[in-house]
This record gives sequence, structure tokens and C-alpha cells, in this order.
Amino acid sequence: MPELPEVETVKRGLDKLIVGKKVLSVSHDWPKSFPNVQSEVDEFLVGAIINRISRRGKALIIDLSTNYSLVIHLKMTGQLVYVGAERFGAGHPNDSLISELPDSSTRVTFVFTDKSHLFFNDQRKFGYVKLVPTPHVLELDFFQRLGPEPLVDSFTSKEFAKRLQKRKNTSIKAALLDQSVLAGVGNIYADEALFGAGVHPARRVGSLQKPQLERLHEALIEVLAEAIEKGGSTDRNYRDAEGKKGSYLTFAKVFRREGEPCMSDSTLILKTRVAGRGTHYCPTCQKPPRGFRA
DNA sequence: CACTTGACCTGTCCGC
DNA sequence: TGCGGACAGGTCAAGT
Repeated sequence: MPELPEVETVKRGLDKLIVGKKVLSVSHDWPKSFPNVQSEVDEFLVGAIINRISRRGKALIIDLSTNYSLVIHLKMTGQLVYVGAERFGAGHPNDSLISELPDSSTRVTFVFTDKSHLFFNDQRKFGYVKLVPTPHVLELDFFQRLGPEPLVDSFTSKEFAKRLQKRKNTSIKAALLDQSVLAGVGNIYADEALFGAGVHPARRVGSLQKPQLERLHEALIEVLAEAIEKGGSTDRNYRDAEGKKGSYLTFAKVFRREGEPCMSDSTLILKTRVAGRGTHYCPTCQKPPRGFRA
């Protein structure tokens, strides 16, 4: 479940690993994972040089020298793992997960001219890699709908409150998961930020007072920034560009911690369902709204 | 328009 | 042990 911190971690890894490389060949076997036709691949991807990597929300954008870009969404189980050329030479020692690739979840394989590889793995096939003319990337519906990046200065508490206006009658958790309110938050960081702010996930957006919104705004930024520092969260599938797990869940205060004592007051963490998602919270730090039953 | 639910997929876990 | 079904949760389409 790559969210903003995981995608940012992959982005930073790819910055170091593949920028400047030239694409030698590309193979793919699942149309939804790579919807472009072969002629586009031949013309705009094979032979292209990787110019620049960026992230917007949970999506990665890889700009190529052909004025095309690869738009990549990892959705639930996607991975982008780089494997250096030495692994494909003779007699090189095996190295953990990387020695297993490609595997049964590999959907797309990029080979660079120096023989290094980039694998797009995606067990559940929800994610995609698509080749789009660079000038049209941000015109894609996905990007058009996206709200602001939470980690830029212009994302103020005031901007946050304004964005929440159109979601007044839903739960705050559903609003945080709505990518048009802000970009990049998913199930893990929604729960963590709500705990950090002491706000119950089922609270109606319209019922929150300004100080609570300010605390939530602050908690969102804090949680996302700390998660990037820890290399993101690995629940099961997530890996960074070098095939390594993120360590944030070791530090998570509520996510996947049902039945454990709250770090703040030792009340047992509960798990319920809000906005159709598994939702974790401390019932005393995050006072449930009237009428809420777990 | 606001909001919720189901579909897209597959691996894992739980109960029988 | 085997097997069906629930579950995991990001986004879009379709529903109320």
C-alpha cells in the first residue's frame, strides 16, 4: 500500500540509480499493467534516456529524452526494484530478494544499455506503467483530480480547511483518504495522523473545530515527514528501489496495533471500520463522536 | 454535487 | 490437510 512516503522513497532511490541510463529493451505481459501498444514502446521508450524522476501524490513520473514520460502508480502491491548489471554477470553472489527477480509478480521489465534492470512487480495487478507525451501528463484525469501536496509550504492549515469544505458531511477519515482534498495520504498515515491529532476517525468533518483542524494539519505533515525519514512502511509488499523494506511501522502508534496498549495512556488500541477501511485508534485519546459504535 | 459501494486482482489467513 | 470465503485497501465507475 504505497502512500506518499513510500512513493517518495522509491523516487529518491531511482534518482540515484537510473537517471542518465538508456533503455535497451522493455517486456511486459499484462495489458493493464502496461496499456501502450508496441509501436509506441518502440518509438518513444526503447532508446530513450531517463532524464528526470518526480512524484505527484502517490504517482511517479519518469521523464524521458523522447518528450514522453512513464506515469507509474503502484496502487496496493506495486514495486519498482532496480537490479544492477553485476547480478546478471557470471559468478556474482546472490543477494536476498534481488536475486529472485524477475518472479511471478513481475509485470514489466526494463533493461538498460549497461545491462542493469528495473522490475515493475505487482502481485494484485492494480498498478500500472504508462507511456504518455510529457506535455500531456498533468492533463490525465488522475492528476487533474489531485489536491495539494501536503509537504509544500503552500499547504497551510487554512488551505486544508478550505479543501475540507466540500466534504463536510463525511467522516474525517474518508476526507483524508480523498485525494482531491490532499494528495498522498492512504490508510496507514490517515490513522497515524488522526491519532497524532487526537481526533477520532469517524468524526464528521463539519463538526471539527479550528484548533482540531490545525492539530490535524500539523500531525499530517509530521507523520508524513517522519515516514519518509524511515523509508516508508512495509506491511508486506512494499519495497524501495533497492528492494529494501521501510521501517516506519516499527514506530507507528496505532496502525496494525489493535490490542496493544496506547503509547500515550495504555488504553488498548481498537480496530474498527470507517470509510470502508480497517481503522485503528485509541478510544480515550481519540474520543468517539456521539452514537459511534465500534 | 456529495457520498457510498462494488469492481479490479491475488496471496494469506481462518474456520470447518 | 484441503477448501471456501473473508480480508487486505488505491482508485475509478456506477450507484443512491
